[in-house]
Amino acid sequence: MSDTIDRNDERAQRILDAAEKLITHYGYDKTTVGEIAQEAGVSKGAIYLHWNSKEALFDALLWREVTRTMKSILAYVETDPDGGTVHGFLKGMLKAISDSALITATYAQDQRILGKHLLRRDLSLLDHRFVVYRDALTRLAQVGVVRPDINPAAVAYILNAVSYGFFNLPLPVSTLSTNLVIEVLGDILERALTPEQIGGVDAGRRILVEAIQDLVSRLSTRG
Amino acid sequence: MSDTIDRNDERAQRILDAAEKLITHYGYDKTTVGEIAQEAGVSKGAIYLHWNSKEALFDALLWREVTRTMKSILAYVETDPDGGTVHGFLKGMLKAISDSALITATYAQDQRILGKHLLRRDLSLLDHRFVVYRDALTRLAQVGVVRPDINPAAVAYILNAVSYGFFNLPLPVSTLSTNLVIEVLGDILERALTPEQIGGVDAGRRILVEAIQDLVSRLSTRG
DNA sequence: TTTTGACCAAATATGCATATTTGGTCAAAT
DNA sequence: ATTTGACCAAATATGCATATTTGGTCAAAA
Repeated sequence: MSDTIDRNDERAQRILDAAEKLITHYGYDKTTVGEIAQEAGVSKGAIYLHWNSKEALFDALLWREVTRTMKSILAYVETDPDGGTVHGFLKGMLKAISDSALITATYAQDQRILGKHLLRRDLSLLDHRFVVYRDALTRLAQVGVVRPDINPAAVAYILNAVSYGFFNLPLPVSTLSTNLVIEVLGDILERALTPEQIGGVDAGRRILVEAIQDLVSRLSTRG
Repeated sequence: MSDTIDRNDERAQRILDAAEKLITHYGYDKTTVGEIAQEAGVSKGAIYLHWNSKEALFDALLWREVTRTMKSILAYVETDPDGGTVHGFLKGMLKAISDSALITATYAQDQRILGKHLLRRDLSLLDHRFVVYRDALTRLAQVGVVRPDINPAAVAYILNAVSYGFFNLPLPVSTLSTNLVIEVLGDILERALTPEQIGGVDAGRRILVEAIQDLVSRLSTRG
């Protein structure tokens, strides 16, 4: 990871902040390195002291957002009472992703923001998520957090599908809020997946933490 | 609705069959009227005896598919034991839509198949579905088919979201089949939405039949 | 009366020269 | 040692003439 040449980390962060602001607003293709430099209050050359291409800068930005988001989900899983359950995990995940315009764009495969060629890479991300979810669900069933008779693969696919729809469909103009939808979705999953007597929620936390770490490591090694 | 000048209905159907085959394969933009004529075994002029533009032909094709699909869903709602429930309805709907490549493309907003400008119209379709679902869920709760404490708007949005994901996400290469996913999704919704003692399934059928008819009528009057 | 397919205007695609923008560099400034 | 911004090649955008395709028509054929 990281063809970054991090010397002055504070400045690097400032540049990433500027890039985030501009790219989430205008998109990768329409944002120039010069504009990022201007927004960050540095020269264009300074940017190339940190990364050796615009794409590397974007990768660094994406990576920062991924790790931030994953950390947020991890904190949710580890501290929330429902953090060890599937519905708790999904709630934490949807909330964390909603907080990051870039990660939201990644999930929504938003070409206007991510640029043309950068979409390709993220296609395999779906497969990664499916595998990680499926395996986690299998283990969660073994420790009694989810019903033993669910089909892990099918449920994993459905979790992906509903997440995809969530980030792609605009909310109808009504009293509906993002958080309300997330709560109701969590409620649906809780009722559908929880066994008569739930158990092993702490084991569930461990499983989900590992799943998140697994997903991150799969992202860090591009392929 | 229908600037069709239907004289010879058998031939019109044959032309629509040809158009369906070519458009679902090559897309609206890449399919020419001449090719449709050739595939249908008629002259190009003959097509314009039925419809006065390529777009009108496409509208007729789309409308045929919509009514077919809706009829299929109606039959499911009216005959299936679970037809009066939300999960039964969604199962019937997903299956019926999966049977039509064109309607699937509509749900997936597949620009390659639907062509450039035709996407615009269908954007309001999402709003229509949301309203119809929400109102149907409200009534279904009143007759005891779904739990009275659900949020109809949120659930309506989630049904749209999961359907959207279903038609947009490819199935992972595994033992997962379309029907299996539909069954598991139906199972999830059944567990999540069904009250302790369910009642009024026949009233539910009527509500859902009306909802479907409502949706069709909203589609027929474009706007 | 019904159907056809040659025909045409309009739209779309292609090729190409020119103009502009932009990612990336590096000698000079700090 | 660090940072800058003028500079440049490459990519992208623009304009335009030409070529091709295609939606739609209608006089003639069946």
